[in-house]
Amino acid sequence: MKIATWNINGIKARHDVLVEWLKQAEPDIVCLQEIKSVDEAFPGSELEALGYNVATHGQKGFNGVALLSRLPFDEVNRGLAGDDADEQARFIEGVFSVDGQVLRVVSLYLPNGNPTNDPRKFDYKLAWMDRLQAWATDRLTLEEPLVLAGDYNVIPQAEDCWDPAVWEGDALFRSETRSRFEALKNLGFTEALRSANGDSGIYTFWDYQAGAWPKNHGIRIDHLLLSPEAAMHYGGCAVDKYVRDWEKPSDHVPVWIDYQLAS
DNA sequence: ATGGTTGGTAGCCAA
Repeated sequence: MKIATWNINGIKARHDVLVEWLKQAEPDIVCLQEIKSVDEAFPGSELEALGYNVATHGQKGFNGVALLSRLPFDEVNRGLAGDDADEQARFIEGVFSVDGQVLRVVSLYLPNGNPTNDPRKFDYKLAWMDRLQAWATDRLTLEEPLVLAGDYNVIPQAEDCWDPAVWEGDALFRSETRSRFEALKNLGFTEALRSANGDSGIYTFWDYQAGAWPKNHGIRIDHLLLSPEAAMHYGGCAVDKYVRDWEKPSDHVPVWIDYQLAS
């Protein structure tokens, strides 16, 4: 079973590319970020015709996350706990039944955090990561398969970008950001892509600007974290880099894991 | 090279 994550940078602009990739890649569960759409404007019925159940947590203009799944949803939870005043749509959890076992999959869009001198940006990002840490700590007590997938806006290590000097001081690479991501992993998560590909030159995002894609000036910021129970099903990970060469691409590409079933 | 491009919006802001 294929579980994928992809920041599509706008469902309206990415509709055709998304449908084409779904047909080619045939993922079973897809975590989408930056749908930049309200729930009513999301092309749910069309994606349902392709065989997917659809759950969205949308917002006008910015942010917005969604889950597509060939499995029916047993439950959907929208929004990250810990701040009732937070109106940004960045978190959706789907609960599924697989082989008689619970499987939880989260699509998250972690705040960018720039500029770092703006507390509404950087402090919000760090607070969001602290809330995620608390939520994950609580969820892990269930001892269930849990996949935390999405655009983390975190460059975990220097090897995860073309030129670390360029990212010095950036919210994606600041020590406060990286230490929080490390703390999250240290709860017991397995980071899928790193374990599959080693330690350098694997990117998931290339900026539209300054010829970043043809020069391969990328960063690795889209991650899938697996709980110990999910890691037992882990069968590999891949980056669908070819999609970045399509017409009207997102600046991110899909990343997916092979989630092996017991049978 | 302190630039550059894209998406959603009609606020140029967010990335």
